[in-house]
Amino acid sequence: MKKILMQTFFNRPTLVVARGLLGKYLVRRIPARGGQPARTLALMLTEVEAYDGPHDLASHASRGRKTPRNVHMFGNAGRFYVYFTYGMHWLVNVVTGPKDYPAAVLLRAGAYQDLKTKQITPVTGPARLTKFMHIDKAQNGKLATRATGLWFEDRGIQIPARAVSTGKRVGVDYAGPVWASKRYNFKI
DNA sequence: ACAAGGATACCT
DNA sequence: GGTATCCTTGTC
Repeated sequence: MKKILMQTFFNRPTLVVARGLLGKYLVRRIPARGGQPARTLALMLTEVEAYDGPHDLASHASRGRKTPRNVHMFGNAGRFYVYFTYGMHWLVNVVTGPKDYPAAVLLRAGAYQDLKTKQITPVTGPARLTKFMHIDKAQNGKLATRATGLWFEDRGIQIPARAVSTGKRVGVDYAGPVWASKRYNFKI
């Protein structure tokens, strides 16, 4: 059972979407090039983080929509917000909630299963995730659909509540005590 | 423990 | 114009 997640999934409160993404699959279709055949990668998400609204001081949207980088956070749900940081890393978010309400879920970790060997490889860290899935600025602002080559699927896996832990978001001490202490990080 | 690396934000 | 910072990782 594979069901592509549509905009209705993402157009909900950011925390609900974040929790709901655990156990869902991020799927990447990599087109053939340079003699290499096309291939499809599927990564089950195991850690995500919510950035919720214009007042969230940990969010790129907290300083308003005056800069070109964060415009997609204000867009409609189900689009990717991909940005470059630390001089070398791409990080990917999926935009949530209604248009003009800046919110997104950062994808931080997943698990990959090799179809032949059945071997499961953890992919931990948001920049390792984008590197593994071949995500960069080309996907920024694109809708999460098959046409984009990057989308989400529900493959029928349910993550029970007892398997989910929440915690503070990573690396957001600068956001002040209120927002830095929000338990907006969800992991299996 | 810290360098790498480059865009961004926020000054002057 | 300058410069401190950044939702990190790899290697020390």
